[in-house]
Amino acid sequence: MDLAEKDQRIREFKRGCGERGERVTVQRTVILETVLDLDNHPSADQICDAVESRLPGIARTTVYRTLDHLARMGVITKACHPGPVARFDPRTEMHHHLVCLNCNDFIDFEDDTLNELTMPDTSAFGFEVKDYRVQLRGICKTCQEREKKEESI
Amino acid sequence: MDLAEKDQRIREFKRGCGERGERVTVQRTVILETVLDLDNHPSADQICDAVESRLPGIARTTVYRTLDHLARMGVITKACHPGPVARFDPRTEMHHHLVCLNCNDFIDFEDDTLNELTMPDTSAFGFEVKDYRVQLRGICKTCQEREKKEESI
DNA sequence: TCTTTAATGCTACATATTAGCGTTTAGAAA
DNA sequence: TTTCTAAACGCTAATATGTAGCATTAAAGA
Repeated sequence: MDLAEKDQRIREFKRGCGERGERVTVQRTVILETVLDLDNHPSADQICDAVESRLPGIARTTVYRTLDHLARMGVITKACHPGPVARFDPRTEMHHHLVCLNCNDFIDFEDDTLNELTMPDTSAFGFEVKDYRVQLRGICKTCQEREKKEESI
Repeated sequence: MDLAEKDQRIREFKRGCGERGERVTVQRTVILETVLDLDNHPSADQICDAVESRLPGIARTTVYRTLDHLARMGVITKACHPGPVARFDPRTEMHHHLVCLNCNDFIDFEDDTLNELTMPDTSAFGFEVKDYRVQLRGICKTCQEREKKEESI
């Protein structure tokens, strides 16, 4: 993510903390910066590793707690995916995903048409929709190639 | 799920096993039946509990392995959601989800318009799309009510 | 019925996440 | 700036959750 946007997001985070009477700590700030530098929907574990190199000795628990906190604030998001490990996404703006049904990997996907769906009525559920994501489910390139190889054996 | 559909799905499973040279075992069949009887996107753990009562002494490992197997066959699906635990979905046909950004719960949602999106071109990724799901992200009724209560304190 | 080997169940392990609690420190107040 | 206080941190330990390896069992074709 470019510097200007990072800065913007960090400011947003600090403002959010202020509004909620929560504290801006070194740990929180560094963790946020780290997530913003990662892509490919890092897991908490991957984020821990990356943070550790910037803030040696940071407690794992803190990273978990903070990620959850940032997600609740909406400064980052939790990614929706089929795997067994929570993954995070620095991107908060509208975008979509290709989800591989074989290896569970998922890839960012941009499409203007998908960005402009008219939202259906969810009032029957008392559910307040904020935004949406489309997941295109299928088989990724790597898995297709592996399947072909296995067939040819 | 009604009996006719369950039967249909179990037949589909047996056929699938035959085609792939895999075995139809009591465990697999009961696990599938169990998942088809559950809704609300059960976790492996919840499925274990439910299966245990039908097939006492079944190994946890078997349930995990079988769920993965069934998902790979496409007889059930893995649900895409923001939580840290794998969850499964007996439903394989097109439908969508309301995802609560606060409590991570997700709710089935039907909408004809959402069912008829034209799929964008994913060939640049070498990705073969099979179907898609739309996730409407927001705040569920329960969480809205809790927020209101907390504000009024 | 016999045979083969995929699938199960067991044990142990690896990974992921959360809880409880004493200590530190951000940020408001003096 | 210093003081104060509770929010946040770090530690430890516990709890899920998911997987690997291997001996045993049983599905399904001969």
